[in-house]
Amino acid sequence: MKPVKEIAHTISASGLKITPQRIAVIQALEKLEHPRAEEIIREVSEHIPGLSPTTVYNTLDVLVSKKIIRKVHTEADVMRYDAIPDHHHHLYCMQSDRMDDYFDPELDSLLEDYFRKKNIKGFKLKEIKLQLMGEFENKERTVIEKNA
Amino acid sequence: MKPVKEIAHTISASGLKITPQRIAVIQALEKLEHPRAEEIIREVSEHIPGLSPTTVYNTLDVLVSKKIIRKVHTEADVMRYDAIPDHHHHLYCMQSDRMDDYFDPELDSLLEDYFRKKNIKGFKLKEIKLQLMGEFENKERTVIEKNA
DNA sequence: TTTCAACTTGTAATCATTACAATATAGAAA
DNA sequence: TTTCTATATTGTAATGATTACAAGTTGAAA
Repeated sequence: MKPVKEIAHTISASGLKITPQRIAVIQALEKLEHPRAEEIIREVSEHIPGLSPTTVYNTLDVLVSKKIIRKVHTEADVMRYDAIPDHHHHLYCMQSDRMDDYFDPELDSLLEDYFRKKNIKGFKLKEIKLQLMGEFENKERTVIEKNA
Repeated sequence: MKPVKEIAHTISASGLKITPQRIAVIQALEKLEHPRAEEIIREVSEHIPGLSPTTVYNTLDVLVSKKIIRKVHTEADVMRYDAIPDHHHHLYCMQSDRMDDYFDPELDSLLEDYFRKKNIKGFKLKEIKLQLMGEFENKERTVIEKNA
């Protein structure tokens, strides 16, 4: 896990104040796998008793707006968050709602080349996101139950 | 727009009963561009007075489960629906929340080739969805043609 | 250390979606 | 065509994630 000092620096560099809540939220984002807000609230509450859900929602919004974290979308309708701002894609399984990050620079440059040649009429492309749908072959990662 | 007869046949072929509500929902899906449920409700209500929102939600769920339509996800948190079940991708502008369909068989086979060679460990890939993020250069909706 | 904008908190509101129970209807069977 | 019943629709009320708001607290600049 990233040292607190580094997290604090990231927060500060975006012109935000460093607060225990913000640090804890970012740590939770790193610890958990694409958590939904509710999971983050649960996790952070263990470190900061009396934490308000509102704070977590606010914090997530602020961090997203500063591009420190990202929102991710799955087929399940709840929002999820992602600590990793580097360019990556997602492996997603509809059955289990499990999602893993997928890094593939080779694929990225392939796509960049493709779209450099092939212009889309009337559209200025800025970012390519892939969602790779399928099934995971082992159960290793704990599946988060919808209404557990 | 597709003739009612064809729509009715599609519904029936999935073992569902043909109802005015279901036909109207599918027609609305074809008329509107990636509408959210609320837009569908508004549109269908004009043809079927006294329509219950619940019916639309139910109908959408059923049609999705029968793969007659699809759910689509955008950065805005509301669910959207898509009448076109053929494989396609999406052009999406975060500022305006506008979304267009994007067909590109050449790209699809490029990606298929790529992933045929490159196996993802522990993951059985079934479908690739691209979300192309960027900006539309004009306000009128462009119909994306085969080789745009 | 003081000061104050920025941050957090808690309650209440919102709003898309869902549960449920009563009623109506499509379409198979007679 | 009429009957019958599983399937659909409806309306109301509930849910649950998220947001608004107002009051209190705190990080950090001076």
